[in-house]
Amino acid sequence: MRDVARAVEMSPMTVSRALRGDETVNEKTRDRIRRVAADLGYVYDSTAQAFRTQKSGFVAVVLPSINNANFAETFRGLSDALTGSGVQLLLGSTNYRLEKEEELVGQLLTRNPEAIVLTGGHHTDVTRKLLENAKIPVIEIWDLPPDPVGHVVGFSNADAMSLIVQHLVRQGRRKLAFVGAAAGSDMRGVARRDGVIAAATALDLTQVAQIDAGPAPVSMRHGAEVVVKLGPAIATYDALVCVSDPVAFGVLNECRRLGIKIPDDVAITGFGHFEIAAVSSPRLTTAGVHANKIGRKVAGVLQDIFAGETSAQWIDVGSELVLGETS
Amino acid sequence: MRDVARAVEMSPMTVSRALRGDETVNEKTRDRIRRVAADLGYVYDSTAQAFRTQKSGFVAVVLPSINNANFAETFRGLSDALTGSGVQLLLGSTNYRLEKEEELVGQLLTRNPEAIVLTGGHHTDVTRKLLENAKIPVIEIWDLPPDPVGHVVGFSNADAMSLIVQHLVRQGRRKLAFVGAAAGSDMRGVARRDGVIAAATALDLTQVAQIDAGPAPVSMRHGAEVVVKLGPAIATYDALVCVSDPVAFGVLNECRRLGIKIPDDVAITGFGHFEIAAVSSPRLTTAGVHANKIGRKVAGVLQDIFAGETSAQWIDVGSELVLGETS
DNA sequence: TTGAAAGCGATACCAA
DNA sequence: TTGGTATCGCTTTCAA
Repeated sequence: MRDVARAVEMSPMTVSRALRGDETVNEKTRDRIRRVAADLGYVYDSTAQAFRTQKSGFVAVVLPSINNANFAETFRGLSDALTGSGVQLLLGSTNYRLEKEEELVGQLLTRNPEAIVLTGGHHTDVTRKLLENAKIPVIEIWDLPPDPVGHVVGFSNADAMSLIVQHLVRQGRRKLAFVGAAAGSDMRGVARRDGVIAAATALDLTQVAQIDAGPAPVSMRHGAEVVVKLGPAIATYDALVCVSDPVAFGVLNECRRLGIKIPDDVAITGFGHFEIAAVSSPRLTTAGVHANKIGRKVAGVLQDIFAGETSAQWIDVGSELVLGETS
Repeated sequence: MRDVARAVEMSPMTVSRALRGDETVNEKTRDRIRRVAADLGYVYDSTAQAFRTQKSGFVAVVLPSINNANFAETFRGLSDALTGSGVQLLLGSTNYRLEKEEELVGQLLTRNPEAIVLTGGHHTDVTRKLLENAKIPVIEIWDLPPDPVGHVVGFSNADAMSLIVQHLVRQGRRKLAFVGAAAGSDMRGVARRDGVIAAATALDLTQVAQIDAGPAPVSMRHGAEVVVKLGPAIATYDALVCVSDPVAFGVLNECRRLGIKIPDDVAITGFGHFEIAAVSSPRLTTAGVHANKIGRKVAGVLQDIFAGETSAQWIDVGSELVLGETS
């Protein structure tokens, strides 16, 4: 900046103002400074700015996995909505592990982000303390935590599952199995399983079977493997309620290979309304979640925060039953 | 840091050293300082460090889209391999647009990244100039640019397509159609189309038909729509060479709905070896690319760079023909 | 093994 | 409309 100042024979202060578009700098001067800066190949140093102003221009985002269409879509919604706002997203992923989240949050906070977005409402005690001490806005997404740290943009995984169970029961199906990761690894999976059990209990169903598909993240392959392992016996259930669409798709394909009729012999449902649900044949019955909308709503919350809003927001984006041909 | 220093009655300098694990600080002193810092809820300021040392600890990564399993997988491979190295990834996505890339690169460079990773070898002139002026290592991935800016970790999209075309021709198929985005939007798509045409020409095939599936990113839906539009006439081709697995899957599903026999009436091939290729039924013939490996190789290049290696690396991770049941 | 001084590049604040 | 000065929190360098 000093070099630019020398070149235009003005003070660095004026250059600083000009480059930021400060209106108090004469317009012609501003243009000239900008042109000279560009000619010199000057690159503005955001680090120095962040240091001086104590405003990093970063928002930290913690996702369980980036390689998941729905989380990626949330990130995209957020990213797109923030385009042009000058905010940069610092992304970290936890591989569905709370300890990794703790480490990540610690690292991210040293970057002095202006807000932090976390997936889910479950955190380690250390993480929670870090967040509370950080004195920056915290936004928990993809869940409706009973005791949120700050803002919330999510939906109830249990309620979404309840929609599915009620639908299946209306069809006269009573013997359900939940196909998902074993307890503990992915809290959203656990919430979905609990939602199924709660809904089943409320409707006086026989106990819901639980079919473990391995540790999160569970995917198409795991769904298929479950069916391979159980074989035709899997059709003794009335419905296979899967923790996600990819799992459901894997289950579906393998069932068809075995000659099991879907949905006549057994219904299959997914979760997430991934693209695969819509294009698979037969289409999957699933729970539609609004991944992109979560991202955009988070952007809205951030904009409110930057505009000075202080009250904690609680946004339930809801979910919906998406009827397919597998139930 | 001054507060911590006061609390332990030492100089900030010693605290700084202790927190970074400098061995010249007495071990007991180090532990005490660390404990006190934690008790005080002190959070290290990476911004100040980055400012003072002129080392940001950032590596910038530019992807066309984060909502694409393969790019996401590359990011994950890179991210995983960099875990614990103290490097943070600054992610930006271009939505397959070079102008967006230009803007993004400009923004990212102000953060003073220690290296920048770009997808593809095509950039605007301005982008290229920015990169050359930045004097930081540049790694282009997912392509083998004829005139790389710096390092390269990729594969030849054209060669991969050539493998597919040769395979189809060995089966006696001669009337090919390429299904992909219209020219210009996604350079990888263009490279694949050109690869098909070149391979077909080399094998004396009749002209390759080009079926536009809309602007990138093209997905399952677009593949399906192409078939809906053309109807049963699509089976007059011997093979539908699709720009990606999602597109191929959409094409496949819609063909089956129309009663077209795959691969008897027409072969279908994808690109990318996405999970969908393996679990679809029939499985897709596709080109296997090593997305995760690209990420890990990039991490390796970065580690070499940080270790002082200066020579530009050129890594071809290759691709392979993955035989499925659609050809 | 520890400490003092200087400075990274921007901007807040005050002055002209 | 423009400029001077101090300073953000850390680390490099030199000294003790």
